[in-house]
Amino acid sequence: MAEPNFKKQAQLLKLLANPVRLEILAALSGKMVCVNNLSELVSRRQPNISQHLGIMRHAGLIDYQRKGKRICYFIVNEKIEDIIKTLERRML
Amino acid sequence: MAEPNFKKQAQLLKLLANPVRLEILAALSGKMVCVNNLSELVSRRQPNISQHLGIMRHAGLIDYQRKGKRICYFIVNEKIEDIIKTLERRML
DNA sequence: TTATTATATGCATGTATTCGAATATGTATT
DNA sequence: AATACATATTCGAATACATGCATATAATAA
Repeated sequence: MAEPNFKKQAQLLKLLANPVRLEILAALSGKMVCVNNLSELVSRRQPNISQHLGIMRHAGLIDYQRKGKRICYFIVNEKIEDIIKTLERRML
Repeated sequence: MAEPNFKKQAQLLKLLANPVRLEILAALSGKMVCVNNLSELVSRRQPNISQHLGIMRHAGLIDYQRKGKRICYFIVNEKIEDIIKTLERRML
C-alpha cells in the first residue's frame, strides 16, 4: 500500500474548499451546464464563474464541450462526484 | 432534504486542506497520540503541531485528554475519519 | 519553591485566495 | 467585415493562511 501523498490530497481539498466551486460542482452533478446558466444558478457574475471553472478545468476536475454559442461544462471524473456526495451525507 | 450548506462544507474542507493537518489526522486515526509523538511522526516542531491541533480543536474535529504530563489528542468524530479514508481511496 | 518537561499562544512576515472591474478572445449571424 | 453574444483573462485590493521564533502557561518532580 502506497503512503498517502498528503500534499496532493491537500491540493485537491483546496480546490473543493470553496463554496462557489462546491455549488458549481453540485449544479454540474450528473449533467452538463453552460457558463451562462451556471452564473444564474449560483448567482454570481459570469467572470467569477469562469474564474472558478478555469481553476477546476486546469486541475482536471471538469472539462467542457462547445454547443453552438454556449460552452457546457461537465465533471470529468465521477470520483469527484463521489467525494461531494460523501461530504453531503457526512455533514448534515 | 435540506439544501446543502456550501459555506459550511467549504469551511470543513478548508480545515482538512492542509498537508500537515492531514498527516496529523492520519496519525490520530483510530488511536490517541500525544503532541510530542505527533511532532516526531509528522516531523514538525512542537509549536507548529500545536497550532494545527488548536485549529482543529476549536473547530470540534478533535479533542484531547491529559495523561500525566502528556496531552493526548484524538479524533472526536468518526465522520472525519470516514472522509479521510474516502479521500485516500479516491486519490491514488 | 524552583526546576524541568510538555504544551499553548502571540507576533511578524511571507504567501495564497477571493472578488470585482475592465478588457480580451472567440464564435455565430448578418 | 461588422455586430452581437458567450466566455475567458488580467489586474489590483482586501482578506485569509502558513510558518518560524519567542514566549507563556501548566503540571510534575525535586
